[in-house]
This record gives sequence, structure tokens and C-alpha cells, in this order.
Amino acid sequence: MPDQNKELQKAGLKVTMPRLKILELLETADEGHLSAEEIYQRLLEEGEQTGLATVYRVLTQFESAGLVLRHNFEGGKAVYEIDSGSHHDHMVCTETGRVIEFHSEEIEQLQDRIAAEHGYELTDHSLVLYVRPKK
Amino acid sequence: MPDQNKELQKAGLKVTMPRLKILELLETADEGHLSAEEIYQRLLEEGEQTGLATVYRVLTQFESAGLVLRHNFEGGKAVYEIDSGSHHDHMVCTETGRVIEFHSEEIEQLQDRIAAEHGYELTDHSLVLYVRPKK
DNA sequence: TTGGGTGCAAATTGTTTGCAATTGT
DNA sequence: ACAATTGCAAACAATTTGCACCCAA
Repeated sequence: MPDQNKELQKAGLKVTMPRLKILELLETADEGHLSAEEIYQRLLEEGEQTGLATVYRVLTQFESAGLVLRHNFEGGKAVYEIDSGSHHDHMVCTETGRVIEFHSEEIEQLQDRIAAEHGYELTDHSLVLYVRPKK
Repeated sequence: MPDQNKELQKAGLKVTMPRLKILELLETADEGHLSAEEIYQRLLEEGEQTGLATVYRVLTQFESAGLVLRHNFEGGKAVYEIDSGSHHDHMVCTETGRVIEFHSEEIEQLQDRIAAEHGYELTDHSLVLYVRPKK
């Protein structure tokens, strides 16, 4: 009885085939960031007959359960990645489309400070660097 | 012959009523960040009979012309602001929806450095802080 | 005059929802 | 058995587009 099984149960979600498959896809995807549509397509390729609506519902539940993170990069479609627990931001290469994760404690702290200076409390943030290979 | 007139001509756009009105709205809006729907509503209130499709088309043209910036904050709908030329990032209050602009030279430099450390050159970035009033 | 601009309605795209049938526990 | 979950289609929300008419240059 694999790990994913436990993760789902701990989140209070029934262990169903669509959920197991989607969780597995996200965990093994080397690109790391998949859209609902991409997940749906891969399920089809694997012979799973899962509805797109289910993919959306499952992803939303996973997000609520803290299993995955949803990002809204440019392009209109949301992408999802496993929430490893270690926060990071993203760098997107505009030439190759490659996504690099990074973390800067200095930037994190500056953000907290800036929010505080304006009388606010930071609840979340989104930082994406668009870059190109240095010539 | 007002300023907006020149701005439009310089951008190679015919000076039409919808364009003038939308440009004016954006320049005088104290909140600074308006969605297409909001602009459409205000035009109606002012007695202008402009179509929502035209608002979208004009905003897209303005963006291409470098007159306005489009942002995709959370909430599904894009918002637009005049491109004043002076770069800044945004802080969005998740309770009131208020948008605050800020600029941190430290964060800007850290971003450059991080991109460089990964062998990249920073071409653009998107930083949004989601905040709530400090209790 | 005339090609760009506009209004309206219909079409798209991404995502959500109602409901009856299905399935984990 | 029973409530949770799924599939499908219809519903939605934001934005785009086709097309006939209109107007700034």
C-alpha cells in the first residue's frame, strides 16, 4: 500500500483511482508544473478514462488539502505542482520555457518588512523572474 | 488639443471617442487599477455608449503601444494602469481588494543577482504581495 | 473616399456546477 | 448501505472575433 494512499487518507479524501493517478503524475512529472489539461491528456494516454471536470475537482481538493500549489503564470491556464513544503519562487526562461526554482531568504524578509511598513501582514506572494540566457 | 490626443497619434492610433475616454479614465482614476468591466461601467455612467468588446480591443492596443500595463492579479480579471515609466510592484489587500504600489531597490538588485547566479539575465519580473490589514 | 474603428452577437477558452450513476469504506 | 466521488453535459466568466456599418484622416 503505497505512500500516496496515506497522503490521501490523511487529507480526508477517499482513495480513488483518479486521485491516485493524478497524485502520481504530479509526483513523477519531471517538468514539475502541469496544467489541468495536460494532466487530463496524460491520463487519457495512460488509458485512464477520467473526466476533465474530475481533474479540476481533484486538483482543487488537493490544493485545499495542501498537497499541491496552484500557480497562475502568464498564458491563462493555471499550473499545479506538488507542495514539497519548502517554499520557492520561479524563474522562467523566455527563450526555452524552462522553469527554475529558487529561494532567497533575503527577498522573503524584505517582503515581510515592506508589507509591515504599510500596516499590512503578508499572507502570500507571487514572484516570477522572466529571464534569458546570459550571452 | 489635449495631451491624450498626441499620445494616441504618436502610437499610430486614430483619435476616437472611445480611446480618448478610456485613456482619460485611466489617467484620472485615483485607484489606478481598473478592469475592462469597470471601465465599461464607468463609460456607461458617463453616458457613453461604448461596447465592452471595444474596451477590450482598445486596452489591448494601448498595451501594445506601451501606454498601459496589464496585470493578472488573483481573481480572474485583468486590470490595467497607465504606464508611467517608473517601475513598481504591487501589494493587494485580500480583504478590501485595495492595490498599493511600492518599489524596493534592494529587491530589484537581489533579483538581478539571483538571475545572474543561475547564468541568466533578467528581462522582466512580476512581484505581487497578498496582504491583510495588521490586527 | 476609404481603411481603420466600432457595436453587437456569436464564438472561444478555462473552469465550475447540477445531477444521476458509481464506488470506496 | 450510504455518503463521497465521478462523468457528462450544461452553465459560467473573461475575453476574442466575424461582420456590416460608421467615421476620422
